[in-house]
Amino acid sequence: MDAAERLVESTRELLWERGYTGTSPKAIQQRAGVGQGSMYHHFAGKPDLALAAIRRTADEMRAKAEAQFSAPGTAADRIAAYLRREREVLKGCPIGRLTQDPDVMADPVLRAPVDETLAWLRTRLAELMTEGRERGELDAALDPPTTAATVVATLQGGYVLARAADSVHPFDQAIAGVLGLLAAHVSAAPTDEGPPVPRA
Amino acid sequence: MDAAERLVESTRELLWERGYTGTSPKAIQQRAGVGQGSMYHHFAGKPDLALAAIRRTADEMRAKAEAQFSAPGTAADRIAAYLRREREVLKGCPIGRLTQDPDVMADPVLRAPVDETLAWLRTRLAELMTEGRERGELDAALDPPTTAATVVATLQGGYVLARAADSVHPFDQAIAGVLGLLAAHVSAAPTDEGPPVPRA
DNA sequence: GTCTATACGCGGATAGAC
DNA sequence: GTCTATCCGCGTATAGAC
Repeated sequence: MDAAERLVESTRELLWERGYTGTSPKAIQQRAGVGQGSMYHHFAGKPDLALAAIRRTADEMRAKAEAQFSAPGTAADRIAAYLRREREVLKGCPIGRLTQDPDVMADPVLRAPVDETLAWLRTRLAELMTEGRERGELDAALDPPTTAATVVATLQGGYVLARAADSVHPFDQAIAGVLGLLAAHVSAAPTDEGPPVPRA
Repeated sequence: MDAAERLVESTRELLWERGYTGTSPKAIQQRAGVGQGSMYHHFAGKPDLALAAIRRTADEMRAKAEAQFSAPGTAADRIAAYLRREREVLKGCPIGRLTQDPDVMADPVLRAPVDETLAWLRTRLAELMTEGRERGELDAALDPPTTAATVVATLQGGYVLARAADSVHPFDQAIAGVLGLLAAHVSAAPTDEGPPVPRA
């Protein structure tokens, strides 16, 4: 791995752990094992490096989500699988956390990938829900755009609760809670299981 | 208002706007219109001042929430009223945002009020739901602890989505979404309205 | 491409005068 | 109680040698 690559990876880690304001060029260089001069040769400065790091993290996050969304199964199954996917809960969402960084939000270039990623997630979930409704897998009373926003918000808020409590438990509860609420809108017809059971 | 008071208020504002790492003693002093010496006379340093600010914000937040929770009306009404209450959405949650501040989370003293506030909120909402179930206002299938976590997470995550989009719209959608999901569990019996209508 | 040197203001405080 | 002076290291680069 060359210097530029190590710099981007170190920046990604530090942005996740400490945010933009809390991350200094010096810390990035040290973690990457790269000198001052080298960093400024490859990147114009902290914002430039942060942009590369944020873009990569955003791309990765979309790819991981899309893998769940385009898997086989009913819409409800895929949404549930996405919600239950393994996550580094206590570290929080590497994209969502940037939302609290005033210097990131103040810079349209840095903000764009954050905005786009979260907007894409909502859109994609709403599409899945619409698809599920059309196939009769989901109750017609379920409103895709608002419900999709709720699902993404539950994830983002779940991270907040987990970090506050220093425990994954509230995150798991929040997920179990939405899944329970959504279950009331899943048509039991196509499956041969019993009625939905209340989950922990 | 004396110097100590102005310092605490300025700190509250800055913690909300810029977080702990992004807030310097100098910035606090300038906003408060107070000199260096005065600040260090009244407070031991940045963490001490932050503690006073965080505690006050936490107390205020609980008081505002409790005002909704203990109002007259059914449990569902009070939960809905709490969710729909006016908020400075684009500024985010002054308590929830601290969750992203590594220096706050690393200090047990600073972290405690954040943890307690969010834990209290979940507990209180779960109590309301239990009460509603016992009175037959809410469906017995609704699980109070997990659903309460979902409700708080939706709020916290709604702030994240709104800040990312620089628009209150996704926040409003997320709230509308949970309210829609919860509506399926509200017993229609005691009211004389028609069946729940899908909301925007 | 990478290193070392240099710069200048800020972050976060302490000391002592008034 | 509040002010001014002083401190030291960090944040965020730029310059120029190798």
